[in-house]
Amino acid sequence: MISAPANIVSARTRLLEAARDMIRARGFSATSVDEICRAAGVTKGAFFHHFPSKEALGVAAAQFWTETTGALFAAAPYHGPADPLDRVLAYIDFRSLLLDGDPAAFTCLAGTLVQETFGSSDPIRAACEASIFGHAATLEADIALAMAQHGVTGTSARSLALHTQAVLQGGFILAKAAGGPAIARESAAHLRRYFELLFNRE
Amino acid sequence: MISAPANIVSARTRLLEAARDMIRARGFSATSVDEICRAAGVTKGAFFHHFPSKEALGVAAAQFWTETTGALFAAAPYHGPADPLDRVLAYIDFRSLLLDGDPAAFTCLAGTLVQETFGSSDPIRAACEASIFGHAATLEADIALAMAQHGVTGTSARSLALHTQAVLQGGFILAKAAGGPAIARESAAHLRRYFELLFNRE
DNA sequence: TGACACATACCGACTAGTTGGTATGTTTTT
DNA sequence: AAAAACATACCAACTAGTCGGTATGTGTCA
Repeated sequence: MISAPANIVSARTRLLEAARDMIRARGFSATSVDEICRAAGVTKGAFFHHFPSKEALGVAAAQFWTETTGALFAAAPYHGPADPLDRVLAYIDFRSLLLDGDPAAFTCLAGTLVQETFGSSDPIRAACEASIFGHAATLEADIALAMAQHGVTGTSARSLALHTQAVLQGGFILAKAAGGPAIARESAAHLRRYFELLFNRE
Repeated sequence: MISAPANIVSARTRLLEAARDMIRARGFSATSVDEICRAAGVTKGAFFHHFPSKEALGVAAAQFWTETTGALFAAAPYHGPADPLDRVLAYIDFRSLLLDGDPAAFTCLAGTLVQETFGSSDPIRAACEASIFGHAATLEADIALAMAQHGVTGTSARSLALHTQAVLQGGFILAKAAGGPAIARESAAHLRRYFELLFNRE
């Protein structure tokens, strides 16, 4: 069983990459199937060979986003520190480092997509929920360890993990409104300070 | 010179209200001019009499949002407490109280709108920026007073005010993804705790 | 008072182009 | 040979926006 050669990207993947880039820049509704095909260098017949509908592409794009970002964060350097709280703070610093350049390049596909589709497509909404909440879940173990170690109570690791995502998603919106990532980085700094205060880290 | 009677809402206002509701539920691109007209009980000719383009309606809708929410927050009870920090905490509690029911009913028009349009329409983007940043500015005075009173340094009132907006906007996205406001309220609670810790409020 | 000029608000049929999706092929791979 | 991966041509519905026309004022001047 041999999969596609690494240097030749399949039409399906090219469509998903084009959709990912265009949806982040313009949103889902404003991105037409024809434009995605043109950007991917693929005909419409091929599009509907791989995806039964535009909605199905939306679901697949969210899942593709989950996979690619999952691999990125799994390989990221913030897992290095021995202390769990240090790992959580390193995660925030890593996310802050990514906030650079054009908002369309650093913002979250799932967050953008769910804003438009939460009321009109439950399959897309569910795929975005899985992406955001699934990523938050990867932080829970370290947060739980840090909470036990520092005796933090009054909340849960899950709640704190989801709060980090809320701060980041909100930063994306402010960055889009302001036309640059500076405010999003400030918000990430406030999130870091919250963790430092909550965990008594000087 | 007599203006329109208070009980008869003008066609222009009905269009803006319909647009506000539909954009919050489905997004800007997915909302057609025809649908807005139908919901407002107004013909297409009347629409283009009041707005030269759909983009102009987007700008007007953001400004209308700024005006109506501005009046709502100006009249809200959180300005009551004598202590500035209490007023800031009361603001967060007030925002948390609003997080109830259907996401389309409590989420921010400007945040939703700017996500889709930041790259394609600078007039709309600027109107959304003015709405979000203008609202944040109404918090700055109280935050600055509280910072001076409690000797808080290392950040600015403006930065903290914008962080509150980031947390709320991010909460909206998580609420849309999850299908309910519970997580958004938890995030608001974390924001409150951040202020309590930062200002040494037990 | 009444006639005329002008402005505002509105109507709904129409247009040029786009939309997601389909039907019917042809080529490539296994 | 057969199935998967495309390509081409096409369609009905919908898109934002236009256009000629109407109804109802409002101010001006004889």
